[in-house]
Amino acid sequence: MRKVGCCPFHSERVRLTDVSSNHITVGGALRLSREAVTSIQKWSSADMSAIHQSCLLKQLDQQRQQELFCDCNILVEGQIFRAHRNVLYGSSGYFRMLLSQGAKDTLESVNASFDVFSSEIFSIILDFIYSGHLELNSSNVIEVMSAASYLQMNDVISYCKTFIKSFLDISAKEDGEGRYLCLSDSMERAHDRRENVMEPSTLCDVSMSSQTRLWEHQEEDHIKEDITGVSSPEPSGIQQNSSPHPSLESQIDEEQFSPVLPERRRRGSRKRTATSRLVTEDTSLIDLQGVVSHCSQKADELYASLPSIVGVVGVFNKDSTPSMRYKCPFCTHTVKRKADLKRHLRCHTGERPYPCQACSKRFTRLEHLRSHFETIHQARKLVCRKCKRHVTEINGRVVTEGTRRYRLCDVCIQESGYSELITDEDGEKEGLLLGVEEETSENREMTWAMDDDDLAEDSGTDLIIQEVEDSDEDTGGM
DNA sequence: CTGGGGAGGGGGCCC
DNA sequence: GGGGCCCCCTCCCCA
Repeated sequence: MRKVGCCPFHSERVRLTDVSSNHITVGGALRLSREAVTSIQKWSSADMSAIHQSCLLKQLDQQRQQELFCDCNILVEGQIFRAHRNVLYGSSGYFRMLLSQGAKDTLESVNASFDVFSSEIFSIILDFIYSGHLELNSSNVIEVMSAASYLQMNDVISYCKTFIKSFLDISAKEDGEGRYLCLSDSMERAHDRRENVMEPSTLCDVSMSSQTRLWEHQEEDHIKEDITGVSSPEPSGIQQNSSPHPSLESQIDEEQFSPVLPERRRRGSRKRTATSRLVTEDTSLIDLQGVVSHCSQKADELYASLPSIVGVVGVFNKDSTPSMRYKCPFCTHTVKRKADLKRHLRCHTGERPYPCQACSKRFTRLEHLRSHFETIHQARKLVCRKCKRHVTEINGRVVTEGTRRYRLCDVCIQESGYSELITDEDGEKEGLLLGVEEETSENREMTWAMDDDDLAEDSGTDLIIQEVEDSDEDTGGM
C-alpha cells in the first residue's frame, strides 16, 4: 500500500514512498515539489516583511481604537486623540522631538495639544499613521500638508504634493506628434480620484507631466538630461507606497524625502520642462478656453482652501513684537502676506494663468507677460538691436521677424539689408504686430490681447492658440 | 571656452 | 488682496 501526500502549494499528489529528484522531503514527512520550495523562498524574502508590518500596523490600529496601551493624549480643538508614543515617534519628526525630551518618563502618559490645525485634519493624519492610507480631497489637501509640515511628516507632504500636482495638472502634455494637448484626461483622472482615499495604486497613476514637475524638485540633477521621464527614477511619493507604512518601516529615509530645492536651483531645468510651450505644428487653432477656465477653477479652489495661517515662523520685529509670516507648505520659504504666498505657490503648482496670445507662451504673472509682450512682440524698447544705440521714431524702424519685433537704426537697416522687413509705421501705430504682412485675424487677436486689460484669467475665455513658426526665438525662449 | 546681453522667473515691497 | 515696480538671479544664445 502506497502512502499518498499532497504538495500544499501545487496541490500535486505525491507518493511519499516515491523519492524522486523532483520532490523534496521537508521535516521527514512533508514533501514539496522543487518549484514550491523555490516559490516559498522567493515569497518569503520579498513579502513576509511587508505582510508582517501590515499585520502589526493593523493590530496597533485596533489597539488604538480600543484605547489599549495608549500612552499619548493629543488635544486638538477640544477633542482628545489617544495614540501610542512608539507609533507617533516613528511617524512624526515633531513627536520624535517631543517624546525624546520626556524619554525618561516612560511610564507616564504624554500629553500634547495643537491649535494650528483642526481636529478633522489631525484625525486624517492619525488615520494615515495607523493605516498608511491618506484621505485627501481638494478641500483638505492644503491643510493636511500644512499640518504635516508642522508635524514634520515628510511622507504625508509627499503624498500631498503628488495629489496637488496631479490635481493641478495644467501644463500641456505633448503627444507623440509633437503637438501639445490639453490635459483634460489627466485632470479628469485627478478629479475622479480627488474625493477618494489616496491609495498607493492611484499615486502610481499620476500623469507623467506631474511626475516630472515633482521630480524637478527632488531629483533635478538626475533628470536634467531626461526630463521626458522615460527613464527617470520613481518619484519618492511612489516608492514609499510599496511598504505598508514607510515611517514605521524605515523611520523615513531622509535622503529620499529631501526638502525642496531652493528656488534658484530649480530654474535650472526650466526650459527642459517645456510646460508652457503650446505651439502647434499644424495649422489648426486650438481653443483652450475650457482647459484654462477649468485649471483656473482648480487653482482658485486650492487657494481658497488655504488656512488663515499656513505656518508661522518665529520672527520678531526690531521692537521685539512678533512678526507673523506665511510659510509655504512646499518649501521653507516664508512671506509676509498671504497674497505673496499665493503668488509663490505658482512656482510649485506650475500654474501659469497668463498666456501670450502671440506666441502661446504662458507666464505666472501678468507683469511677466506684459514685459514679454512688449519686448518680443511690440518692440517698445527704443534701442537698436544691432548697435545698441538709442533710436527714435525718426532714425529708427521696427523690424518684424515672425511674431518677434525689434528696432533697428537706419544705418543698421541699410548695412544688414533688413529694409524689406521694416514694419509699416501706420500699421504700428494702429497696433499691427506682424509688420508688412497683411493683417489677419491672428494679428487682430494679438493687438486685442494687449489693448485690453483682460490678459489674465479673463483672456482665457477667448484664448486662441495660434499657429506660430517654430522659430529660434520661440525655442530659445523656452 | 568665455564673457556679455537678452529673456524669463521669483522675492520684496509700495500703491 | 491685487497690481505693479524694482531688483536680483539664472539660463541660454551668440560673438
